[in-house]
Amino acid sequence: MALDDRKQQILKAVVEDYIMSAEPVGSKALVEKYKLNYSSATIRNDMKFLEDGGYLSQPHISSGRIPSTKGYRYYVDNLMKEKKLSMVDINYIDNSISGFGDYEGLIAEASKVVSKVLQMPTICSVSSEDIIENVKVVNISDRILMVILISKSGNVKDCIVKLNENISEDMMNQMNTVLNQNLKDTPYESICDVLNRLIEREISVYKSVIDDITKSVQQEVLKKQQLKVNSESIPALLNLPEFEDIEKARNLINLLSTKDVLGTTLSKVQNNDVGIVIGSEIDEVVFKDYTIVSLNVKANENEVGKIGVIAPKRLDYSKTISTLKYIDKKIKNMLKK
Amino acid sequence: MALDDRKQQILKAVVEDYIMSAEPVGSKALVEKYKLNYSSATIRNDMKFLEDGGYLSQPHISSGRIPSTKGYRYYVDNLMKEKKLSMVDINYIDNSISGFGDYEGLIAEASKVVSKVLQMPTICSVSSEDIIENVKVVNISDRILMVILISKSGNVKDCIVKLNENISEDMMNQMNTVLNQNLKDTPYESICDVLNRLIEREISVYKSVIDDITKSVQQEVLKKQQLKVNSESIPALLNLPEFEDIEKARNLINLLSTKDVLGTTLSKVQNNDVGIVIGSEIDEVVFKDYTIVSLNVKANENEVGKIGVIAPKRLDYSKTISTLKYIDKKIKNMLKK
DNA sequence: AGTTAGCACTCACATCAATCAAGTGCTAAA
DNA sequence: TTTAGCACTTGATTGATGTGAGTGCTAACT
Repeated sequence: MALDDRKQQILKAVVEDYIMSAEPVGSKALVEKYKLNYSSATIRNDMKFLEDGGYLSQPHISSGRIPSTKGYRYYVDNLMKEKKLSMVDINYIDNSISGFGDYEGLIAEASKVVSKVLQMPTICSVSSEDIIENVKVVNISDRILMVILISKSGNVKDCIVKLNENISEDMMNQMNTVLNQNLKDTPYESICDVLNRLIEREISVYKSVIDDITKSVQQEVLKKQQLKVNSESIPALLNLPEFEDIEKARNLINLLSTKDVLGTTLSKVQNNDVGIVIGSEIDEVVFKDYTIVSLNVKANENEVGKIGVIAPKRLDYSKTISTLKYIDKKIKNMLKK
Repeated sequence: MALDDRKQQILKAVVEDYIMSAEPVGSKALVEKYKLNYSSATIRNDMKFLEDGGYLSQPHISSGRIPSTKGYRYYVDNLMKEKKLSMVDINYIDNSISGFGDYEGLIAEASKVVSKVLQMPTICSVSSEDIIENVKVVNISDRILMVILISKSGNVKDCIVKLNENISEDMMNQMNTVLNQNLKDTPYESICDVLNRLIEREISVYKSVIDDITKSVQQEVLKKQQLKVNSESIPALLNLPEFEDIEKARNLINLLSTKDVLGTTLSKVQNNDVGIVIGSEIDEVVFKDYTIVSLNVKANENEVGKIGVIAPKRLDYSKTISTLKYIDKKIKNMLKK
């Protein structure tokens, strides 16, 4: 079902007006605002057509139209013009991404910046396919060690380990060697398995130390491997008209606090660079009023993480996409160095 | 203005009923529910008295009464019975506080657990009076270092530093010595000053490395020195009847997202162990409907941090206090080891 | 003197009808 | 193919009205 010029024009206008106002848009208002050279009756006929085609829907029989998921999809794929990012935003991004720290830090930082620029919540995750390259054991103080795990792709994680007994400098070095021998090339998710197998084989003192290390790694490193949510922009979001309805507000807050759902949903978004999934395209009912725009962060062609913007379906698609693309460029530059 | 037995009994009943129901409580309902041996008229007279004394207030002239800040205060100081924590909660706490990591980790963990048990948001901060005991520089990989700052009270912080040029093993060791000599006994807030002064004195290569370190410390260590907010319980909170009003809900979300206000407010709470400030006792208007219950975390008589529960004024004071006291005991035990 | 029954009064809240405004679909004419 | 015109639908607003929970006050009771 192809859309002729006028119908496209109308669809575009409806989507953009609804993005602006969050109010159903009617034929008359549309003619006036967008100075279309047709009467409201013509627009009405076309709107009917668009509704029958599934691009628009009507909250109730005597109201204006709002875009459906299919409508937004058509808009994004065919009608939207990509706007350039404003200088203000570009400057803000340039000044905010410092590139200190490792990958994971960089992605987290970028995610925060995106959230700030778009005033929408964002989430980010780091690829879990990483494997260990190197392990360091550092003596912090009496009976306290730090274990540092360095991954192939450059992420650094550490945890503090409290020991039950003192160990000698010599033994520390041995620990270092043992851990390196055993953990090198181990993927993150298997670290504890490997360590546990090690414990079974080892003798007395080692055993206790490795046990302490295992628990701490489990607790401090692996648990933090989670999705990160940037929710600073929620107050701004809640001022949008759709959230006058307390139920909608609750849904949003709930949505953003279920990290597991957010995580699996983000991981399912298919995209090369920037990908968009809208409302019912996401197979989680809670997302039916939301869109996820996601960026794949790559380093040397390997995916190292994802950043996702979570927003009501009527988000500013254009600005969101430009922002993510700019961030992408920025990160690529940083990772090259 | 002393309160006789009956008036105390009434005040207690009003407070506890309002804590349960969030509805203004009237004289008749009170007599029925609490089987008071007086007529509703008598209760009414006393309620009038309590209102004149500032303990109760009336949302409007023909409604029941709700406790005022002064009423809650009187309740907390004189009427409330401290309940014992349930076994379920005790078990949950015992199993959840692992004590891995340093002070800061322990406090953050405890704060999270309190939030979970009480289903209220909590905040925590770590005393900033800490001074540096020891610095370690660890080689992570090519041109990447990790700097570890160990404080007198046992906190460990680290950051990753990317260098502009390679440095030798030998030079790393020198760096280690230099940093230790210069930073020992420096309070956190002066680290960057000290490092900057060092940069001015030092020569070429050092200069560049120390400069990189300074930036990274600034960015990764000091910025994270912030207040931590546990907001996982917000969805549960928003289901409370007072938040049917979207404005109230927005206020809550706003309140919890202004870290600076939360931080300074928490720091102002005066308390030995558990302290309570209610509504208008807090000199921040945004808190007028909220109470902060705060726990001072001490190690060897030194305050090392604070945990604060943020809740609507009609919180379950008794349970909140018992929970914090139990956590206090728990932490004291852990810090002894 | 303290307590209580009785009563007039207040006010939020729910209900119901009337009206209004924005929008629609359809038909017939241009 | 487009449009003017019109009957119709529906959510939102307004106003009247009744209800119920609660109050303060007074006079009678113990």
